Amino acid sequence: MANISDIAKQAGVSKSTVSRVLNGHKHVSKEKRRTILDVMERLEYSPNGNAINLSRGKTNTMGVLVPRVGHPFFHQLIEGIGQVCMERNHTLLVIQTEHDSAKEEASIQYLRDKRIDGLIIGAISQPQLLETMRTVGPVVACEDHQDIVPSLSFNHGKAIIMLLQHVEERGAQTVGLCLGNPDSGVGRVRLEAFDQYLKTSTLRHGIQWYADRCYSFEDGQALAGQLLTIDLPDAIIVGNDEVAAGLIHQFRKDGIRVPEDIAITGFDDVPIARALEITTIRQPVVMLGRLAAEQLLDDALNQSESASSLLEPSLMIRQTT
Amino acid sequence: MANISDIAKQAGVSKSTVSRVLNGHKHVSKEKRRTILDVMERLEYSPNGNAINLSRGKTNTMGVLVPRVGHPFFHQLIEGIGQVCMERNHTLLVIQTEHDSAKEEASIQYLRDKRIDGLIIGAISQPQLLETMRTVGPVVACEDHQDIVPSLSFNHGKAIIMLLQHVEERGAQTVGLCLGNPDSGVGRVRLEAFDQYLKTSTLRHGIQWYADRCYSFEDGQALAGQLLTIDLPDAIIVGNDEVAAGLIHQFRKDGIRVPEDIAITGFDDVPIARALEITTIRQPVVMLGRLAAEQLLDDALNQSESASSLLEPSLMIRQTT
DNA sequence: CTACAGGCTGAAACGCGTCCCAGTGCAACA
DNA sequence: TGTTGCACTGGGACGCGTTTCAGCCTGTAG
Repeated sequence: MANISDIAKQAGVSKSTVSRVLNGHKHVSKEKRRTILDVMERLEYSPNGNAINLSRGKTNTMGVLVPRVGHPFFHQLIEGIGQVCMERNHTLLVIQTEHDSAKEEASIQYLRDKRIDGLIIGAISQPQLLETMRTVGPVVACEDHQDIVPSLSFNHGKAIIMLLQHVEERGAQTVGLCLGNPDSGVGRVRLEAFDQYLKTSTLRHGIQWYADRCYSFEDGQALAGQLLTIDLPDAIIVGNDEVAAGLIHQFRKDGIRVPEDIAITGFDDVPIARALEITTIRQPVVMLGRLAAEQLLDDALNQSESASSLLEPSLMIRQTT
Repeated sequence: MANISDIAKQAGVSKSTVSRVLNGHKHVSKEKRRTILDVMERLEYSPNGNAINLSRGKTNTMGVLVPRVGHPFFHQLIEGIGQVCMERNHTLLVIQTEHDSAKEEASIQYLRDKRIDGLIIGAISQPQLLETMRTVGPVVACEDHQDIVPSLSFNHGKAIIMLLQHVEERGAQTVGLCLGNPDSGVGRVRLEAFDQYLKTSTLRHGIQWYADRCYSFEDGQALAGQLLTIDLPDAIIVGNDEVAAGLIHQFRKDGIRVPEDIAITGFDDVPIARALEITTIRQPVVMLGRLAAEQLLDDALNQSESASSLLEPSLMIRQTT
């Protein structure tokens, strides 16, 4: 395949001039430009991206670190990031850790490595890595790690409180909690808000009504099975709509009425929540992805330190509470 | 930041030797290896990925071309591909076209460009581009384009026939069809199978019962609104569970009974189909992603031409038919 | 008719590893 | 002791653009 020197030779000019044409610099006579363009076309020339990356010291690529692409939160996030990448002529490298901490560490390598210009953290189970990441390149987290790296996230603590207030107003006296990864930033914030709220309220919680590492519809169904063997709480706060849906689905199959016997809330307001009329927290995740990507690009461009912020959640009251 | 020459200089050896250590080649004395490793650590050396890519002429990165990451089919596909990438030490570049044909064309550039070693086509609306892509680098399609590029896909035609047979057996005499992108490979195969089946059957279809470019729950809801203004068919085949869910949800809100008044089928068997007990086609999409990625890697490695194949769908009969 | 400005162009260094080839040195074998 | 062979090492070309700097040329102002 032809390279820039071939083009230069054939066109009777130097590499510099070809490069100028390639990058739309001025100071190239129209005849030479014409000739060079012709030769390029004839030889089906295409510049080597890796050479450009090496030479320029950047790749116009951003990375995103997620545990799993299939999770509704993360694929929405990726969609938003992808939109911005497309608009701003960047590409998107997806690093799926599957909660493997070695992979999380390895992802730092891409940054150090110069294979990506910046990294968006969808979720991370080892926040201590953030410190290192930040020193290596531009990073934006979509969890709340404000003290360490620029973060853009939903106010998960507030969301939990809104849900608890809501179920309490509806008369619940006991409440359960079901989370995803309790070690993630989100998990910890949610747990803390939950504990905090209970201290100032008459709502009661018990360890038998706590579950975590629930990610899917099936996990929700399984949890329903477990809960059925004990006394149900009046309400349960579930960290993910799909899990909530599985729970509701299985409960109803087993003759438990929702919300009469147990109120259930979800998180994210994905289609399944609308289909089952699940009371949930709406979080414009695609937008979060967009904002994070934009912030990352602006940072990288301007070298400016960016502010962190918390996006406000909204409560969607439907039929399961 | 330190580069390989700095390391070589500090360690009192040549770049070659450092490179050997870097790549785990033998024929390096343990003392030198030791010294080099020490220097690397001291200088916090990290090899420049772009230099490696340029030098080796490959990037250990595969691209995946999808219209939208948020679509259930595509995010499952990406998840599977991502798993394989992780296992085999590759990275995954996501190209989200949003059905923009210019973007589809541009994606060829990444391949030609050497920024990716191979490309997986999730869906493409301009199949004529495949011809070019194939000449540029390894490609595997997850739609049926067997005649042009290696393809791995579900037998969508057969799936449509299974659904039509099923609703016919349940007594339907008229049937509607709702697709996503009618120009995609999948869309065309489905449409053709649908038309073909109707020719040999007493099932009737009418243009008023056809819709396309429906992708989301909301699109399904909107479609329900439209259908309500005309006579309903006995059954409708919907190309996507989320759309089917929206349709069912809206119909039920408006007092239309499913399946009594209208039978509805979906596609993909995602959680929402289980939640609403939608009769659908199960397609192990994550597995498809894995297979496609593995095939691509094996191709790229062995330069071998790979076979295409059609994966068998299975019909999940539930409550909406 | 100078002089200076500004447009145009090329040489060469640079970014950074990889890898082939040509040794060097020492040990084992004849 | 001479030969063969293998472990180890370095030199330098190569992959391919980008960019800086110097220099040439032409037009215009003085």
